[in-house]
Amino acid sequence: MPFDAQLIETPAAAVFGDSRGTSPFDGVQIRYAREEEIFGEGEPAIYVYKVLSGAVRTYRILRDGRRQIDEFHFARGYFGIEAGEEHRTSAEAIADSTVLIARRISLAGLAGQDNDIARQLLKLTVEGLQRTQDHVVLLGRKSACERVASLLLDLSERAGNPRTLEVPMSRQDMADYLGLTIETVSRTLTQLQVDGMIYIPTSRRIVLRDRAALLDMVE
Amino acid sequence: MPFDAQLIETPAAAVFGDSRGTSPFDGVQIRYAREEEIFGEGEPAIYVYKVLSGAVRTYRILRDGRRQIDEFHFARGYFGIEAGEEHRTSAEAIADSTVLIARRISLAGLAGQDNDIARQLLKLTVEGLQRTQDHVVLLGRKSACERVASLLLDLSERAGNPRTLEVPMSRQDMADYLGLTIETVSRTLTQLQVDGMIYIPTSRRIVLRDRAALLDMVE
DNA sequence: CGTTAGTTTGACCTAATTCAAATACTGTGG
DNA sequence: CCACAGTATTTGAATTAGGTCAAACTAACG
Repeated sequence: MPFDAQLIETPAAAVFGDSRGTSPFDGVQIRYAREEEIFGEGEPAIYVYKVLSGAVRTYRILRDGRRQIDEFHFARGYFGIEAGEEHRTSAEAIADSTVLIARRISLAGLAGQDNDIARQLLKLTVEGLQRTQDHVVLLGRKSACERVASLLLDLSERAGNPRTLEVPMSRQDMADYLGLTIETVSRTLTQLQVDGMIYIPTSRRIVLRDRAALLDMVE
Repeated sequence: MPFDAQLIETPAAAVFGDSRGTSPFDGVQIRYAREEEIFGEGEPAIYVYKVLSGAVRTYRILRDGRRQIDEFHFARGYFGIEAGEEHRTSAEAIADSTVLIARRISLAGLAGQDNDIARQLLKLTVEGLQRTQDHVVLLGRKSACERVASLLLDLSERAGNPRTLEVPMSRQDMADYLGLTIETVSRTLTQLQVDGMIYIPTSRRIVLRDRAALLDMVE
């Protein structure tokens, strides 16, 4: 069995959460500047992370430099929870960000605990899996236009459905999340604006003028 | 919180596994014929599943019929483990298959258990997440040729690295897993054969003639 | 303000799709 | 065991969505 004693990372929700402290490293708060690396692919996974403010991207890079962004993480989101001993992705701050860091707990450590911790960790992992499954459908079967619309709606939803999105990531980040190029993302946004579905007062601010039409487009 | 009491499905490994029976429904064995549906998207997730023999696909369908296969499941693989009350994917037998079925256990049921069960379930979920993350990179950033080579190597690895693959799925299944069309899959396979990397004695049998070259291609 | 990086737009190109047809397989009934 | 019908696969030709390369524009920052 490839997974064993050290299978499980710190159960972030439990550790970060309420009153239940389990290690001297609980809840160390760290600030990262825009574009700063938080951890790199292949590094030992010593900590788990929770975004307090700002935004983080996790991604993987192919040999020749192609980048695929796995997920964007915003306030209250967890990242860096790995199965094995190493991080399988890299993580960087998209904007200046505050991140809560806790030392992971090994499975051995977990064993003696209230299994609420395992349940919390499972919940986080399952949520991540479901988001990733949606991402697979987007990348495998959606057009550029549908992909961009999906992202805009997702960003809006995660921010509490504001009509005006403050977009923290660059066009390149969007492209690398959506499996497109920066030019296609830009052209598609322009087209959505021409069609009256969105309005782009500045490149980092996007107004969803017709949410119904956008929703209709993403399925 | 969207997830709660019924968050967790039957911990399949524990229920299916060794000696630990927890419900009268443990380990019911069912045969499915080729192309038979096992469950449908949106149906209540009452059971969890383990492949004993054969092959299963889980997939999602967009409004207009586009299909994205999420994952192929072979002997010893688990599927149908969901977070919520409903299946988020559909599942069908690719070939005649035997499947072990167990009633899921709610979180409430899990709470009283040895938390080994939660750990097993977490392990399964994490493995699934990692596979799905690889799938995201494949769909987002790899060429048709790289995608096909990745699939062949993955199938081989999961079967214990045989040189000759007995491929249970159709070209259409491959296409819907790889985010390509059936024609592109076929052409790409032909090209890999022309290049000497594989040999295709029959459409459902593929010999990996140059594993190193294939590996080199997928990164 | 000028420099630099990020974004948009334009023109052209190509990988993959689409549409269409040929070929090869599978299973069934005679 | 063979012929046939139906399905799956392969191949071909034409099209296109999205990519590439290049230049113009815009905005942030020292």
